Amino acid sequence: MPDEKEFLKSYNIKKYEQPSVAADIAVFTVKNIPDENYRKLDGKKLCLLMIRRGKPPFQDYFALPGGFAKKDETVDNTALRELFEETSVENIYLSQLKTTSTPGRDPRGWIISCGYLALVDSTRLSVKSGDDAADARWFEVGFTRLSCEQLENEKLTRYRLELINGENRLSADITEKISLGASGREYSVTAENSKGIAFDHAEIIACALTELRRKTIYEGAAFSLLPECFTMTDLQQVYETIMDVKESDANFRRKMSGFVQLTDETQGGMGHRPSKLYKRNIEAFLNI
Amino acid sequence: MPDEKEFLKSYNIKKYEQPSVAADIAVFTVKNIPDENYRKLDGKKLCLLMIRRGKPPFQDYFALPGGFAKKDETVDNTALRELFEETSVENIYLSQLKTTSTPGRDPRGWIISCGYLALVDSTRLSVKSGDDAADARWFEVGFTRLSCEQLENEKLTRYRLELINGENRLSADITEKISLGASGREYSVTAENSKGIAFDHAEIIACALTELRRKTIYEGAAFSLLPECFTMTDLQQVYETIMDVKESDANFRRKMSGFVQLTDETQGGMGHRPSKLYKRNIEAFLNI
DNA sequence: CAAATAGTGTCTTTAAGACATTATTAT
DNA sequence: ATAATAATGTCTTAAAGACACTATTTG
Repeated sequence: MPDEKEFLKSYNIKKYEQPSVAADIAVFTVKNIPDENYRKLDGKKLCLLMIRRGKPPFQDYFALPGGFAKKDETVDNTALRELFEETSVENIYLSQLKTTSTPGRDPRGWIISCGYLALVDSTRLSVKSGDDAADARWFEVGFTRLSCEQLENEKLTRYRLELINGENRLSADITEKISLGASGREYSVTAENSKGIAFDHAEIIACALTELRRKTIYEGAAFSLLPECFTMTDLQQVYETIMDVKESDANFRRKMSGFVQLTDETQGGMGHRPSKLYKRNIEAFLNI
Repeated sequence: MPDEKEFLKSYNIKKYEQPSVAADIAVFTVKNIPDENYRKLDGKKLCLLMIRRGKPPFQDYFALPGGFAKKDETVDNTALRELFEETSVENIYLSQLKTTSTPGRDPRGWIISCGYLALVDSTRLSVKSGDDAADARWFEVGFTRLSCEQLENEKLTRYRLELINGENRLSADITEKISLGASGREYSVTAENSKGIAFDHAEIIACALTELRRKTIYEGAAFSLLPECFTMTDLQQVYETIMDVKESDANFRRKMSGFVQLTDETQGGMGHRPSKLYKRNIEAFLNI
């Protein structure tokens, strides 16, 4: 195509103003919370990685890890690259959330953000990452439903987002709106009174939590937060922490039975009956 | 924050190379296909809007409608704006698909594409749109599953994408890959042998079709392709066209009974029992 | 009446939830 | 023995699928 070559030579993409594109990643992990009673099981907490900003804008606020996309890489790659720098974990689970581009969302200028959800098994995190002198910290996540208001054509659900790491307490009020117009079912999330959270990241976090819950129900995301071998109680605890519900043991085991496979190993040494270790049933996952 | 003002003044976002960002929209509608037999019902076909490119690159190929994001608008807005120009329909159903940024995907340079899924009830389309002398055309969509290969840790499903508008026949071979690594369940779509379809748009279309099917199952997307009032048979035909399956009448009605509401009106005048008209049950949709 | 679509009823299978019960371990 | 968790069993309810049947209209 000689015409095409000719055309491209004279084509100047720079004549229009261009945005910067960033990847912003909500990385979750589930950490064990030890119990003093030797007989009792550890608890579990959902945690989110946040980074203290060292310079303006939003200096000293906490932001999601992320960075600008470079030419000659995909934005997915930007996310993986930034993530590796922060957590030293490779082969991390990553999936796209929505792309946010509200004018004015970043005071530095026109910056479009691709949101990502990442899940890491906490046993794969080196002790130091997100815990050393650096400014990356794991925050315990609270995402409680406060109220639900059903109007004529829309439903408003309010949540309280709380992120806690020792002294540092971040928070925001989240409103999830489901509305039904002539054209169909619309879904939107907004954040207000964002405290200590930089940019519109509270909104992206809320979006990530909603997606994490959806993926937990429909795509077995809980398994991405566990090591290869796990007990049924581990799985149930992770499920319950993410979903913020309590399940009946018997029913939960039945519900999951198709997605797991018994191994030969067991986990004992605690003042009670030892538990069998399971791993994922690959076949089942491929056919979800 | 005087520091922040100071900082922003000296901040030059332009010192790094920047991409262009485009919205590419897969707009679907379901068209009636009349039957000569006066007694028989019309059939239905899923259709996709494509635009013939008037200049390089990919001159004379068909591409998804779309365009570049402008400063001071969201990319969602870019999509709605471009869509209105092509179809003259406002209040269209729109939702984000994935954002694609493979290097080299556009020969003009570094262009990141935000994919969108849009659904329009065909009765709201003016006769001329996509049908006049302009280069916008509605293509009948074929998306047939050819084979499914299950390997150790991955499953490959192959589809044939065919787009037909009279003389114009576009096609591509689609491979959907679900793989299960240590980190979790990954999903990807690729297109090969793309014939007559510009850029990587075959891939975006495949992605849109998969999302449309998911939304049809879980979010009642079929209703966005129907007018406010519809018969149960309309709904079932749309469902079957999208999903490429055949449902049993009785079971389908039962399955949908919670999502619809009977109206007083009926639709008669065809050599058989007249059918009742339904509309969506708003309450049910808000609580999906 | 015949052709065609509209709409209902019943039986079976499968999954989800409530709740009670038994099993095994370290101290 | 006891405290604690692990694991199974049973009954009920709700949804999904198979399939046979009845109802209504126009030419």
